[in-house]
Amino acid sequence: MGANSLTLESLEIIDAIVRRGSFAAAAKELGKVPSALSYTIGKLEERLEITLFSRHGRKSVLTPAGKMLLTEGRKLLSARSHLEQEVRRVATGWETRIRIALEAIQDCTPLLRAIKQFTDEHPAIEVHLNEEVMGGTWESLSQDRVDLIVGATHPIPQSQGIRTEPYKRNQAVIAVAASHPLGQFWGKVSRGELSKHRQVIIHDSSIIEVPRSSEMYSENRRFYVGNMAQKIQAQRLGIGFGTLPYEAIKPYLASGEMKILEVEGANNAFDSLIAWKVANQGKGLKRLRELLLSPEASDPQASFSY
Amino acid sequence: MGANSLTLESLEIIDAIVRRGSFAAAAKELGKVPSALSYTIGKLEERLEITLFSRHGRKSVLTPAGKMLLTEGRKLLSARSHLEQEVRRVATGWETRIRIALEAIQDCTPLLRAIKQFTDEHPAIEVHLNEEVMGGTWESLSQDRVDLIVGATHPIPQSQGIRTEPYKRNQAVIAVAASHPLGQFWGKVSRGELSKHRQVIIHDSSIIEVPRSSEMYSENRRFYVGNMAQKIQAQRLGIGFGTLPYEAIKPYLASGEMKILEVEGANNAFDSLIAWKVANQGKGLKRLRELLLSPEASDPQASFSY
DNA sequence: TATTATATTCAAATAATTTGAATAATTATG
DNA sequence: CATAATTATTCAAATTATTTGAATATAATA
Repeated sequence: MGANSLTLESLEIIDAIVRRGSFAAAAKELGKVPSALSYTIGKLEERLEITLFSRHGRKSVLTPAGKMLLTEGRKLLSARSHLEQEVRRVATGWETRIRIALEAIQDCTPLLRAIKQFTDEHPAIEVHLNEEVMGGTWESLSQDRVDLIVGATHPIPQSQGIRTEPYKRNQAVIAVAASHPLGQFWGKVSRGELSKHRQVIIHDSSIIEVPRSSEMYSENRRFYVGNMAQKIQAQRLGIGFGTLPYEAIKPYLASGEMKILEVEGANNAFDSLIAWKVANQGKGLKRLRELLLSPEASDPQASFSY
Repeated sequence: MGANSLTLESLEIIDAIVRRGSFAAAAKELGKVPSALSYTIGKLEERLEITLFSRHGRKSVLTPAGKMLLTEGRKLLSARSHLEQEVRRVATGWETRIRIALEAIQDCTPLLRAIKQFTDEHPAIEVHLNEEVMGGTWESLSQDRVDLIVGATHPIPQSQGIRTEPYKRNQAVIAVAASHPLGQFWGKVSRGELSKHRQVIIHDSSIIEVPRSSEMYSENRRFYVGNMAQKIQAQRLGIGFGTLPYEAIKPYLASGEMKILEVEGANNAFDSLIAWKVANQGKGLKRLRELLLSPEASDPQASFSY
């Protein structure tokens, strides 16, 4: 039973096999030949004295031990690539990759404009952009899944080592399709009336943290969508009501397709933030923040888009 | 700049070099020859495009990047050996984590006593305990969110692969605060009378399955609470009536703060169960069940608590 | 200054991995 | 139900990676 026989390469192989569903497909992905994978897995199983795949003929399925090795091993793999990144950053001062999460309520064009400028300046730096929602946005930062979050909303989670900077003022409104029953109301709509109708909600991408559903009108039926673009279209089609960024639905308001509902305590403007970890001293991150907060980035000429 | 060129072996080598103070000494420790270490380090530096050791003649010292690689890399190394160890435990039938849901009506002390014994025997196994209610308890098991449910009540959902074992006999009573209007009745209380008052209900933690509200007196107003402790306090304060475990409110009955209502078809004793998945053959789970059902665990000395 | 210990380089030796063909087992397909 | 198509494994051969030990250079030590 050899100690420390588990290599990262064998973890990569197990990961690929499970992701692709077969040794053959994994081999193709890894630029190898299936027998090479058999060899590596066989060797690992032999040295660990543990069966990782239970072979049912040509179909191999992970044993419980294998399953556990994979889930934990994936963390090890991502820790490795994260460490490589950090080492490069310490060595050069510049990161090789910057990961950004954009809060779903935000227009992506100002950010994309800043990224465009940034990638022109630094062609060697990879930029990853993802959309996150509510708690998920903050969580992605605190769990180090991203380096910068853009357009996140209050409350700021009281987590050590997070720095914030104001980003922009947002205007959120509760809106429905003009054809929706709620669209027939004149004047104020009570919350009681709202609760009779279906609410469209973006599924909070947060996995572990406390739910921070800021806009839950309890009791009523809900419809969950995956991102803001879907939410807007769902509401435009009259599936339900919900809070939307004013800027995003302006065209539909102008065309009369959608209507703003007057609800007490809603439709307020609020401030959004950008945030990052103090520990992250990357020059690329710093430059990107500058570009993002510079006046040119927030040029309001173009149309709203996700 | 090859990605993922950092191997655990090279980390072991760097670690040994720094611990031993020289390539030569490290080579001796690792059963290799110094030039082999030079080769590995050289290759890593080349693929990372980063100098890890700054060579001052025959003395090599870590660069800042190298230092950071070592401190973080050591964590990777220990994570690897920890993972290997855990995989071995799983392979031999011992799980690394056992998740338990306790039905809210149950006193938690017998379970905690069993868990205490269990964690003493198996310090490496993590135990997670949650309180669930009604359908939520069964659901957490059938959805594999927990490995064992304790004190669940009939009916047993007809789901394949669930094994049960009798746990204990419970006595549930409908009770109110002595100051509550219903507390003024003498003798039997009709269901019609009950329905004029507010009922305190623990919010069913079930998400998808059919509501199994075994105790719904329709029509009447309700007050929802999150757990049994809140429910008892709510009823003690006279907010409403509801079914409570007899053992839990004994002190309040004795002090005259609360009163049992005589309602036809209510206040019965019933049997509760523990349940798990047949597929789950974990040795830890088996042992925990033994401890839980052994006579010592159900020692009725201590007071009731949640 | 001479001595000793050390890291590196290099060609040769060795070990590890990869390959491709053969085989056996299984699933998909007509 | 038989046939074709996939698939994982095994094995010997080929290839690649690593290790070795000698040669060399460098710096610390006596």
